[in-house]
Amino acid sequence: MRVSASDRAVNGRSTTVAWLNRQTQAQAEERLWNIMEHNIQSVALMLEIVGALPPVQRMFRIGSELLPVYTERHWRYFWQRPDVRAHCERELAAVGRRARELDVRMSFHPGQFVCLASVNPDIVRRSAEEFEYHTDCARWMGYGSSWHDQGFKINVHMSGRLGAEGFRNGLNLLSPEARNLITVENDEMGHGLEDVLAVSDRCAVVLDIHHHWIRTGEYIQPDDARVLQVMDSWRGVRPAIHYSVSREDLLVDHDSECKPDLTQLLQQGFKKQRLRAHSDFYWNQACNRWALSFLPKFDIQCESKSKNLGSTLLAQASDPALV
DNA sequence: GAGGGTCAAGTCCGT
DNA sequence: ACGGACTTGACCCTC
Repeated sequence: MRVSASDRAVNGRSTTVAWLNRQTQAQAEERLWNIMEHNIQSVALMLEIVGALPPVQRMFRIGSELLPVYTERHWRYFWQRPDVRAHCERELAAVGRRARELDVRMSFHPGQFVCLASVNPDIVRRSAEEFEYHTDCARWMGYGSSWHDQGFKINVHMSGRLGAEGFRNGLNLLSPEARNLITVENDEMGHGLEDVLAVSDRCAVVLDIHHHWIRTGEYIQPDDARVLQVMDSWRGVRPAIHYSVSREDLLVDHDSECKPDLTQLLQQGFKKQRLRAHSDFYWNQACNRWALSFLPKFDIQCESKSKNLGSTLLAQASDPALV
């Protein structure tokens, strides 16, 4: 797909360690500076776009490549430079103020390399560092001194074989601001809803209703006791669910007015691994009605591949008056 | 300009 | 043991 100039302005830019290592130091630093300026501006622009949407859609995820190679051992020094930090502090503070003015809920979703429950202590240590990078950005934007201000969150999975106990240990390595912003999401495979609820006394829980379906075949309901426990974990802040659907090209003949039956699909030979893949759009109206039943209590964060279009169409389905 | 290979990092599943 | 998925693919380089 072609990327227009206006798309480039809202999309983040990035680079690679290999590329930076091939340049002179001055060239590499210039590139990092330019990317930093571009990416912060792109968040500011996205904020204006999202801030003009109806309230149910006023949220977005900031890419983890906002400040590339922040924790990479050869290049991290760049992000410790006082002039660089002063720039981030000034520009991101303005972004945070604007988000609060426009009532836009922002999130980070660190990569799969953040594994706070890993059996390898060095990976846990580096995961905490990577998490603190996101926390630095949040702090510059004015978040972290209180519990999920404006619904802000930095969401991770409970990655690692040590599970809930390992995750608790990982939390202890984090700064107070990080602990105010971290959320943990249930997985399809590794750690399900029961596992993340085991840390809900320390950490707000993001319920991914599609992951839970893949794992259990259950269409969990908003009045379920476990869902109430998820809500409690947010301590009064409006919680969020993640919503996605299995790829439309996989279930091409499926009735869009009928929720897929996991047991039946597995019997027909569909593999969980394939069913995990997210669709481009919210093609199943029955699933949409199910997801929208959470709307009174939860923000619904859309994980369809065509994010903005998907969420707009879903919002139209919820109430045409909203959009 | 198009298209294909590359990319810092962890974990788990399927073969 | 190893490739692939996860992941809001983007970027670089070659042709």
